[in-house]
Amino acid sequence: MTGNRQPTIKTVAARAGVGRTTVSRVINGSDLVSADARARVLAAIKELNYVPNSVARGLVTSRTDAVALVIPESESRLGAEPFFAALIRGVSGALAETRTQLQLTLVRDQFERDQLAASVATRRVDGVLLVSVHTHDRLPGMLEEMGLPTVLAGRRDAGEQLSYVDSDNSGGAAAAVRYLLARGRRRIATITGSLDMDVGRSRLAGWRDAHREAGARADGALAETGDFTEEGGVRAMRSLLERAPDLDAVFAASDLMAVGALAELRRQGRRVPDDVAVVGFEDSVLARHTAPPLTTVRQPVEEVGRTMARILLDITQNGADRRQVTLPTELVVRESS
Amino acid sequence: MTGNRQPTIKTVAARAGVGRTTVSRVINGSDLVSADARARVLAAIKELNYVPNSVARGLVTSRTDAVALVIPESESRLGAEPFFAALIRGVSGALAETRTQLQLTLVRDQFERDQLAASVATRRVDGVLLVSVHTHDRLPGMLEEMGLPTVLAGRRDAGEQLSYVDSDNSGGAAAAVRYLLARGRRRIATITGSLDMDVGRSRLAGWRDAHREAGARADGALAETGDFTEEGGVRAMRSLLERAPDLDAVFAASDLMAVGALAELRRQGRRVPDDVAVVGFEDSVLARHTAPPLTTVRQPVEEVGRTMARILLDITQNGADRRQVTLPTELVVRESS
DNA sequence: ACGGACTGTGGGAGCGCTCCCAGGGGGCTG
DNA sequence: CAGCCCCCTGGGAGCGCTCCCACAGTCCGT
Repeated sequence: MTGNRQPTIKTVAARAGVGRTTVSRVINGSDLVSADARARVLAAIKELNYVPNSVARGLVTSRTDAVALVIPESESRLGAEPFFAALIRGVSGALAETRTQLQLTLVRDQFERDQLAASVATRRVDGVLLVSVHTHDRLPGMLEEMGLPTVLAGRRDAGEQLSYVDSDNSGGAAAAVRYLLARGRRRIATITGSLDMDVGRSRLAGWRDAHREAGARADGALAETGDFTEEGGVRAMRSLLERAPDLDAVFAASDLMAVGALAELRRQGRRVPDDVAVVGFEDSVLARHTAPPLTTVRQPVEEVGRTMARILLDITQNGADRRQVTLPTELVVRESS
Repeated sequence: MTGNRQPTIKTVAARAGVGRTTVSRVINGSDLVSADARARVLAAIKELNYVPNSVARGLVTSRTDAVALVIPESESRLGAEPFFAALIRGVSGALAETRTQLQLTLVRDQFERDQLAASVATRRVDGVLLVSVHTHDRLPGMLEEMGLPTVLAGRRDAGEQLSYVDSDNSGGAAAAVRYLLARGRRRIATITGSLDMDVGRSRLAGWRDAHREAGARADGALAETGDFTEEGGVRAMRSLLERAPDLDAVFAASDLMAVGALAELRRQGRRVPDDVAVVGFEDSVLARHTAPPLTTVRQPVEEVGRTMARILLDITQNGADRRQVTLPTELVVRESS
């Protein structure tokens, strides 16, 4: 059906009347080729419609020009799509500049996650981008041990040694709380993210920091653990209202949880922002579509993706060292506060 | 840093005291291996922590066990994320069953799209999944011509020859309109999708069909072309209200456009559903979060992705023929109608 | 005038794997 | 007991490419 098989470097060499090596040099942009030879090779390539076989190249160079992006499937659902879409856009954009391919791996469960290390060892990718790492995750360490450069989205803890790109979680949270305090709110509750992730702990820390700065006390009864889901936001809001009916603001560690909180507040007849101000974290599309529109801490998700990819490429292509980057966040004020 | 290099099939063979071929047979599950030899090989593999190099294998088998999913970047934005997230989940799930890798390619513009054919010719993937094909798209044809199996999400037109998986667009649209008619609506407008895509035309056709069935006339003035975006929905709704202020229902060919329509209706003081009923298409997360929650035609996006992957694998692995599949849709009634 | 450096070139080897084929044993048949 | 088949086995070849190295030619400087 395909007629003749694909031309190889040998075919091109024969056609151009040169050796394989010269063709290879032209393809790889070496300047140790005479203008004449180069022209003949380029002509032959064009005539034959030749495209180098990247698998063969990969075998000898032991580089694949592909990186893996690993995403836990459970977290690609539940309204977290915009986050991953933006991240992918950032990663993909940076990779496109260097013709690096993106291999997307959705991991369903812990078993698959363990398998992953092995599968990645089949040398299909030059490096790995890892999202949603939990504090006691073994995978990042395993990957680095196998000699596979790894960049995390978010660190495992404050002492993270591997490369990572993170948003300024504590700073962003503190900014949100400072703003609420400045607007006269005095009983500012928080719905935290999962506390087995640094992002959860850091945003909680920001809530505390801002209180401390202002000489106020962060009342422990005003902090309720959520899990980054909408349903978690509902539950946490309900507990908070029981425990501290006098609260006048809630800082939720994610937009999704803020949406849950809004729903529960409405159900209990609290007006937003009149009775209770609500602030989220992320500034996803969601935030613009809630009623009322959500004040939130914007994190530069696409930029996080782009930076992760750039760091990884810098390591795989230029042998750069590990790098840790924290990107600034920004408070976006809407009508919920 | 990595210490010793990765073990190869030769290392394993030596360790197990067998030949390379025997190791290869064990790995590939051939049954022409004695129980004894198999056991020794498996032990050696475990001890050495050996993982076959899939690049080397790919070179000789000329299979890569990877498929590409190509998504236009412009359409991965703007609230269309849930669609792609679901599609990717479906694809990824089906691929995981056969250990096939997913290469995600976001295409920014027409130039990149043209380049794609070449890049794909570097033989990094065994097949291609294509999303959002326009009617006069040349890419699908080019890919098939290169001998690369291709499966489309949605057909280019009613006479599509390539493999595709589609939702029942005209049927779903017709069901929506029938429902509106049954509820006593008489002036049912429609906001169409892009008409250079079959999905846009088919949903429009469904709107017409349902009218014809009912012996009603589909008034041309009640159809306005949108482009699947929220902003497009706003504009179309505005034109419709000018042209046909007496309309009492709108069928939008996407949830996103329905969201735009809702906003414009609210702005103009029309009550939904009292004055105007609104129905969308897709049943994305959006639909549950609008005010009022959106009646919509659910399309099984994840199932579309899964089916696409299965068809492609069936072609690349079993040499199956092209296949066209249309999956049923379902009307989900909420409060906007 | 001659050695040396430097440019351009191409063949050999080998990346790690699979597949072809030749071959050695054991069990069965006649 | 010879002959045959069938099961299992392993070495050679080669997938398409890059890299090492050897080599021819040119241009210097002394």
